[in-house]
Amino acid sequence: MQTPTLRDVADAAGVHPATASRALNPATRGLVNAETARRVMKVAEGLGYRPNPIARGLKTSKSGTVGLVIPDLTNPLFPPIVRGIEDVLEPAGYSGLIVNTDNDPQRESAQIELLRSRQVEGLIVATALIDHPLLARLRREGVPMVMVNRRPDGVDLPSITPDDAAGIELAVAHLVALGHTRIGHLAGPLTTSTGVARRRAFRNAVRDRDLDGDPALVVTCEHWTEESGADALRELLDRRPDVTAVVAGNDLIALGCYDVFAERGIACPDRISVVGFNDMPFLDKLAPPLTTISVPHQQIGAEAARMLLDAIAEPDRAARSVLLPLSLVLRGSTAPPAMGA
Amino acid sequence: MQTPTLRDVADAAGVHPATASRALNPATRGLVNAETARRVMKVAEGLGYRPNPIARGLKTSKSGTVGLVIPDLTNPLFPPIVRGIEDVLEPAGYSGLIVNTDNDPQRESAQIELLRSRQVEGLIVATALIDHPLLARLRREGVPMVMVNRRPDGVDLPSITPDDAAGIELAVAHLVALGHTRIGHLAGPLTTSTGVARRRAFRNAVRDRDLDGDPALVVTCEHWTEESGADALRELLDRRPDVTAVVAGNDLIALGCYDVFAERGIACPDRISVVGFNDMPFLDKLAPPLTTISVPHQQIGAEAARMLLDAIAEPDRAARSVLLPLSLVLRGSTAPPAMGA
DNA sequence: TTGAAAGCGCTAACAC
DNA sequence: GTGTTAGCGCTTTCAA
Repeated sequence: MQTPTLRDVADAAGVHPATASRALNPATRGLVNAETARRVMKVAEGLGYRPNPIARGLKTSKSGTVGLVIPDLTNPLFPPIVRGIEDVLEPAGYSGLIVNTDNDPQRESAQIELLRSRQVEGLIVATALIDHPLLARLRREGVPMVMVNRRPDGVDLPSITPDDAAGIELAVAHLVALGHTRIGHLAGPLTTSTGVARRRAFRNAVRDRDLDGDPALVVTCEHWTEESGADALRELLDRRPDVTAVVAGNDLIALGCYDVFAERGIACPDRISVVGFNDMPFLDKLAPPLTTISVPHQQIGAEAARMLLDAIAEPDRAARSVLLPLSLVLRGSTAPPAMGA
Repeated sequence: MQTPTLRDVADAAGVHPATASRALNPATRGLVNAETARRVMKVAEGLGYRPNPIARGLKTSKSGTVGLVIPDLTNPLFPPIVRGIEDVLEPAGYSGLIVNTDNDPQRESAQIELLRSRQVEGLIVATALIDHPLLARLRREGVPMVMVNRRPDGVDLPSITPDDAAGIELAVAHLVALGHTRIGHLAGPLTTSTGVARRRAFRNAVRDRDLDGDPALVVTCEHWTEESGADALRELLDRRPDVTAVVAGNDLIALGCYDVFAERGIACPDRISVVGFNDMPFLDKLAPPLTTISVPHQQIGAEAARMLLDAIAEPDRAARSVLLPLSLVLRGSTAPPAMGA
């Protein structure tokens, strides 16, 4: 036996399919005799009827799906975000279609095309490319969209991001409280809004506190990876061997620092302190456990999904942007500077 | 302007929609005059026509989607599997719909219902619940399905799993080569096929090598978590303080051991060696870096997707099960037993 | 309150 | 080789 259709239910209940449709849909149930409605619902239940959202979608041009555009699910940053998104989407009757772009603009366009052809009702975009004509086009075409982890540059789009500036403030304040004055920053790639924002915040924090503002103390990484982080730290150490603390652009970059520490026999935190950013899983198991800025990823995802659902419901509502507060997670990779350092 | 439909293309090309359909579909393009086909395609291109898979699906009753049932995307085990799946699905024109079950049977049923109502053409199931009437029902209803990371118990279903027995063999052989004879095992929950398989493999390995076969050396964890792993190790140490090496059911359990080492001041690997299982990311940054069994997760996902696509194409093909070979990743958490231990 | 009829966008017989 | 017709399963006018 095939899975029953609305017709089957209608026939079995002795009503017209249209009536069955009305009875089964909570929104239109009021239009139908309560008694009839009850009967139809019972029959549907008995037959194991499940509405076919494809057919419904064809009629209503609503697919009940939204697209999630992320760089790479394998990056530990994203699973909690996706989870947060799904947790909100599901009760709302929506499903998420995930695509990975690997931060390749071509792939990104292609994937977004794919999602659009699949009739997604909106997009949650978490890729980090800072500039994108595609964005403007989607915007113009009226595709509901929200950005995650990045501020839309120039385009008026809702976004939900961690408060990068506040996070960096937290990190610098902590190091200063420990007594550091020569603090370096390993910035993320400046092609990403996050990299830019954190670097700016770092510079401001240093300036506000009259710390050593030598530009040599800020090194920019090519990628958000351990390798880039390691390269950057090597460069920093070559330029300013007297640096006593480092604010890493994110945890991966901080992890790269650990490699350099091992390679050069540098004691952390005795000789150099490090602060990460994001609080990926298992950082507490490192030696030393990494002090870092904790970002509520799952909450970010949930909030993004809520905003997208809002945008779908009310396309004309003004774009609202949310900055989520962060916190410092104190662990073992930070300590007062070595005496005489 | 709305997104153009097949009709628009047909009108613009001066042909009937059916002809346009044939011209646009590579499979039926042969039925149409090459010249006409070219013209239609050009017009479609020019108009930015994208076929609507919902409408197509309604007609062909193919949704182009498959369901991915996983416990929790947030568990580092799954992202690479999902990525592997997506990488195979996408070029085949399929998309994956992910649901998280949190290993809650109720939620699992509900989520599978959801997927079915979304007309998925098949299911990739990676949840670990060992016994499930649902499975048999789906099987009966002819839903193409493949299991990942678990062997279907009793049901004749394709599955793709790491070769758990071989992995445990590798771990035990390594420890024995180092000189260990009193080796403990912290087994995963016996409600999971993986937990059972690894425990059995451990016992076999111990028996085959005439090692200490004291049942007290095997402790079962309640969950695949750090906490459970820590609890289990404490129990093991209480029962057999002379144990010199531990094979953990997976990396998370091994991580729990690290906590106990810290808590009790036990030197690893000097006093106790540990081997993990899975090779999650960043294990090389631990102190000591964790020796573990590497599982090709992404490959598992890719293989699973390929098998599902096959099953969808040829529903009657016999279920094939694949065991993927594993390898030992030697790092710092294993060493010869302390002298006199 | 319910039924009839049309149609969402596409494809598959079947005819020409 | 191409057009005609019908219909996938559902919702939504419109009329009764």
